[in-house]
Amino acid sequence: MFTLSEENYLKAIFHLQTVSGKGISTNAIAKKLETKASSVTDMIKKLADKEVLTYIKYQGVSLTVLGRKIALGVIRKHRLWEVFLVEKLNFSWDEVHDVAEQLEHIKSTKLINELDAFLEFPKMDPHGDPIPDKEGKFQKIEKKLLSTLKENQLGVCVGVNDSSSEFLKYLDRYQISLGQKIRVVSKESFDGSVTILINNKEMSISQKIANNIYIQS
Amino acid sequence: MFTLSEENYLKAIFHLQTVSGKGISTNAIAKKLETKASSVTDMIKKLADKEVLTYIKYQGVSLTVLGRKIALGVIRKHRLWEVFLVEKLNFSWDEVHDVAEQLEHIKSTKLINELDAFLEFPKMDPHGDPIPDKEGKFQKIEKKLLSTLKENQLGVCVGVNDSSSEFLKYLDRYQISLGQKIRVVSKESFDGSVTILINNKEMSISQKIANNIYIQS
DNA sequence: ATAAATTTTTAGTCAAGACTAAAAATATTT
DNA sequence: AAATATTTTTAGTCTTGACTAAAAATTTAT
Repeated sequence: MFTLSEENYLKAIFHLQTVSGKGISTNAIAKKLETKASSVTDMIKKLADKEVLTYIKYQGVSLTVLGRKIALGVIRKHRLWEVFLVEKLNFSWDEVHDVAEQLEHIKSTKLINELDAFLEFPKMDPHGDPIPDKEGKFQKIEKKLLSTLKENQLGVCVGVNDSSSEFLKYLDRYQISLGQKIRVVSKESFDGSVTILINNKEMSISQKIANNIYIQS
Repeated sequence: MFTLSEENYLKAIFHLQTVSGKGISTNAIAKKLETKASSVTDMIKKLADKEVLTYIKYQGVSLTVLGRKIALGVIRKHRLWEVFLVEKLNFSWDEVHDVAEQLEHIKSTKLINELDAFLEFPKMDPHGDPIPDKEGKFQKIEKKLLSTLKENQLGVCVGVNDSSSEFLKYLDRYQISLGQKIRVVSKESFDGSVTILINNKEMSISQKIANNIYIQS
């Protein structure tokens, strides 16, 4: 059995691993979990003993098959609870994260599988992220960052890279939601900002915003 | 804010207080929480500092108004989650307790109030215990132990005193559920066992069982 | 290739919450 | 009222997970 802290480490390492590919540094983990590298070293030793990750001093860590499985289990719970909160309890997509961070650590196989069935086996969470099934399998959808679209290209918003409340509220304010059609009108090479067309209205968004919206063409 | 442990102490003290009335001993708390009296003394000092209970050395403790409020908040969460598990996720009444023990510590006012609304403001949990409302108010229903009924008296099962899985499974096996009509046929003075009539079938139950079933006449 | 900068680990602390063993206070017998 | 038994508290220790400061290893720069 894994503690709340251990589960959070595994989840953080999993997320870092899907982005970077190679061994994850203690510094990167510390940054993600808002803790210190020395604390990470301690925990990593413990997790290596439990055989959920491999660790070689001064080189990063990487999850074992078991570690990946546990991380995916936590992520599955997190995302299913998010769906529950939005679909059944009137939460908006910017309110779910903190509560789901707590709910993801509840231990009960029956609970999560029944919740999955109750929600009719959703494939995506409210931010467009895929929900792993019981076996940890999930579909990877084709998507790219809005910032990579060329002028005059059209796409549909299918996800966000940042799930912070601030960012999601910004999107709400400008009517950007999952499924929303977005056309790139022009791109500014000076600051990377992008002028887009949404519901026949033109608006300009910063490069940072464009870097956090996923599009399917 | 209160930790998981602190909440469990407050809940335990609340339950002991509703039974006994007077100051609760460290030993009683230790027994209920399956810990040691010395650990209880430590925690009690901390809780007294936080002004959720009053504590005088060598005399018991008792909850302050604030402490009672917090305890009732945890109990409200526990019982609402139990209803959710039974009504929505196909749990049986003997399976809910352990999961609810975890869920009751999730912190989010919106979550619990939306859950309450989603369940249509239930007044009772699956074991017949009342659910406190937002303000901590709950109805105390008239009930007595099955063991206090006299021969030939009739009543309806409205609750249980013990919510352990073993006991509840026993009740299931003998078709004793909330709302079930029970008639006392005879009482054995030798061992306190009671012969009852359920669905036109006679059966004998031990005094211990009869002491854990609540009846409304 | 050495020096400087950065990253990572070690060593030593700390707080929360629990434990054991012993001391102190209270209750119960005789 | 003294002796005994029980309950409660204190003192000291342990584990988990985190921290700071310093040492060690690795990278980057010159």
